[in-house]
Amino acid sequence: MKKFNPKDFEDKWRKKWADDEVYKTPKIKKGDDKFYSLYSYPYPSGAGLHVGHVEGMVANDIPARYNRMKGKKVMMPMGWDSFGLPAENYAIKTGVHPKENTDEAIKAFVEQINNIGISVDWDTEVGAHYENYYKWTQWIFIQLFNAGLAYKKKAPVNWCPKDQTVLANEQVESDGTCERCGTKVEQKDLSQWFFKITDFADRLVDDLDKVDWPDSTKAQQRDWIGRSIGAEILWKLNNPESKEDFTINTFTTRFDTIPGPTFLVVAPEYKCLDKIVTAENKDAVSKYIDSIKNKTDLDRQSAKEKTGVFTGSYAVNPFNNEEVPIYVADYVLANYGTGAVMGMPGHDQRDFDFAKKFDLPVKYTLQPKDEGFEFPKDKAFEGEGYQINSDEFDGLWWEEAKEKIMEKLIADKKAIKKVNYKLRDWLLSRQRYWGCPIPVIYDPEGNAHAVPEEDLPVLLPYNVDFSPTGESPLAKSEEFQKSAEEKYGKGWSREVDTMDTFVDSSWYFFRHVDAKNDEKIFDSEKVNAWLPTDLYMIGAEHIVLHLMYSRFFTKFFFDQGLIDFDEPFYKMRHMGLILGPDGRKMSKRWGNVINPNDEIEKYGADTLRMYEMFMGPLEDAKPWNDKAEKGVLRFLSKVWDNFEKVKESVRSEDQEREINKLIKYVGPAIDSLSFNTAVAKMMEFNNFLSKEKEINKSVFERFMLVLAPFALYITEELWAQMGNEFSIHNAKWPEFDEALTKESSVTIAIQINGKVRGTVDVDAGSNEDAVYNAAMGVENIAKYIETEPKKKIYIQDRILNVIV
RNA sequence: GCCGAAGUGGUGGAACUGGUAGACACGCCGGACUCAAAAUCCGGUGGAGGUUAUACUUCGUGAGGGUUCGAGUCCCUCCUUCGGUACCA
Repeated sequence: MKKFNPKDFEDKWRKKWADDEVYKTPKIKKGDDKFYSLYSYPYPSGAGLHVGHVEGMVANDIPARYNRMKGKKVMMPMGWDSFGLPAENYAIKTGVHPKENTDEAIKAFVEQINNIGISVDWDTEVGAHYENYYKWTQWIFIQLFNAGLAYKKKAPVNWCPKDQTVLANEQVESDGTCERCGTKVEQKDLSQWFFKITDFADRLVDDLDKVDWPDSTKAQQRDWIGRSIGAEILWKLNNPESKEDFTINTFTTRFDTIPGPTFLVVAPEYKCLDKIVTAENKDAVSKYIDSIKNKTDLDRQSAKEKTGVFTGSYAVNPFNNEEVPIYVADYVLANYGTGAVMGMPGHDQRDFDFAKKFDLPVKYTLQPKDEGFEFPKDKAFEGEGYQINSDEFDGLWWEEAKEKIMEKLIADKKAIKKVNYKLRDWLLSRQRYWGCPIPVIYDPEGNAHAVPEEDLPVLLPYNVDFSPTGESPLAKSEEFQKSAEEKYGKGWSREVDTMDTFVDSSWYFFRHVDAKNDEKIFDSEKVNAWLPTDLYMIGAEHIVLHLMYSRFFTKFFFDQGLIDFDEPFYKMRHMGLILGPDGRKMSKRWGNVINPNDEIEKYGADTLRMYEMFMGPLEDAKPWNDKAEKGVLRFLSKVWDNFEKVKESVRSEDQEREINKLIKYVGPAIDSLSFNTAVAKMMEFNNFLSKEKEINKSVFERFMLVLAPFALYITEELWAQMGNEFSIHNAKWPEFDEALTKESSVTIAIQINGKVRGTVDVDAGSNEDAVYNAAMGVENIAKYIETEPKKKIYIQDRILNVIV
């Protein structure tokens, strides 16, 4: 037989699978046994599909194929996150229109995906920049607008004064300068559109209990929403220059520390700052605000050294009537809580740092009852303890004190119960060209109206000057603005901002199910039958934002009665980064980029697929190793060679046992996405076959079936050569017989005092005495047992630990 | 700063709910084949000690401590690296 060469048959099968529509999505109704395998739709970069995409897609494809063989109805869609910044920047640099380079990139992606053999049904294809897609993105905006969930307000953006353009965070260097021209970036307020995701905060927290996601992901979602249940404490302002009654509210959950604040801090943007700052301190405060106004929130919170300035006023602690000074400092943010916090340096590290810097006293409200306990001199005490300095609450455990103090202050009307969230509304306006136009028109008075639904889509004009000149590119399109006056009358104008691409990506998984529908966003019955998705693979970098926004849209659709479920992704898992051979992140800069096309050319698609699955756990970051990839090619060649030994008539108990063990292992391994170990087991099995003189045909057929989801081409080829019906990918997944998987004897480790001193082979299921007697027959074990053992611990078929 | 994750041979990694650490693969070493090389095949391979050899001893899962008959796995403290941090997607 010929040597294994994937080129001999790859094209043949690829064509046949397409011609015979092997992966066509079946029709289903709600309740059918289905499997919706979703890969987070890729950004179609001009660099082509990269090996990280291959990893994720194959990780989706293997379970899709496995479930197809198990008889489930399977959908494996594909789409493009085709609006976005890189295409626009590339266009600014080269003059090639974003639509052109995007469409080009998509063509290349489709071809590559087919070459890798991902079982995509292309009838499901969607793309953010397709007119029949972004029409419905706009439709969603209008529904949110009509529901009162889209609104405008001012918000800061990164602004480059030289380039006269808004910069993405990514375009700002770490020293706060513009990546293009090196000018210091400023913060500038613009009027922008927001979605009111905060209305959904509680459901976004609570419904995490409904889904099968990694706990760490849920933890990050919860933290992002940041729900904390506490109360606002009312502090009376004492401004030595004014008698005006004014109250400053601070939010806290830690009422146990209420006796301890030694200062109050308000954010530089605090709304009533002028009531707090005295004439004497006015200059210093405005100077300070000037000095920090171009810092981002992240900069402000991660600054090593605390900064701030005294306002001249004091606040009265409602718990004990103590007066504390009020400061302005940028480590307090205006958009979280009330924009004012109480400084409790004894028990909060940031407050401690601030107190040290400004020489403010440190007071403690709790301490452990340990003998000789001393508070640390150089940091806050963030441990647990019993109340001190807290009047009638002294001696209570802090958790109890927290509740009691809060109740008392609320009863005395000195605090108001309050739930706080870190989650902020979703800013979706972008002052860019390559995105979905926001479907809003302004009347001559400047009031915003939703574009009537029958006028959708608001088309993104093609001929637009998108070079940076200080306003949104669409503002410069006469064609775009003229169409508004023509349609809606003189003085009417169009919104010129486009949408954040996260809007596009927050609903594409619905559209896959009904990608060609021109009448409505989707057919609800179809969506209710296919969703939620059964497996969603996303990169670890999407854990917070993309998932949060998609869940928000899903809940909104549910509320609108469009769908009958309110979480989009039932089971979700992450894949890790694939690093370059040098262990660094792949990048043109390092010249360490691996192109999947080259790998297919060298070794074939099966090898590429299997190698990426074999590299290591899906969720880990792992470096590329060409030699190891070659090892997978070697494995497939050996499979090919073993085929020559297949004989119909041969019977072998050992082969029967090994194939049953393999089938038993691989199925659950696919379910748990443990592909690397599944591949290892198949290699072990094949090594076993290599030692056999002849191989039973049925055993080899079952091996091909188990291998089929991983290595599509070789299995289809050998399946056909054995005279089986096309296609192996629609064949039935093999069953295993538990009884046949059992080994008759087992090796048991014998420990003396917990140290392994030898092993014994006994019949499976032997009892403790039998194992002990066998162990006493081994010299190196027996020599440690001089007297009757104190104790024996026996775990059947595994270990015997003798304590002497 | 805050949230999350990961650290196991020369390398990628395996180890089920605590039960023989290093499966599988790469690399390396030795051998076969070859004029030679590549490819392929066979054998070996955590470190240290020890033996003619086989035994065997001992150390070992980022560091330090703890729980347990037994810890890569559980608990505490620390270190390093990576992801996210709201306009990259």
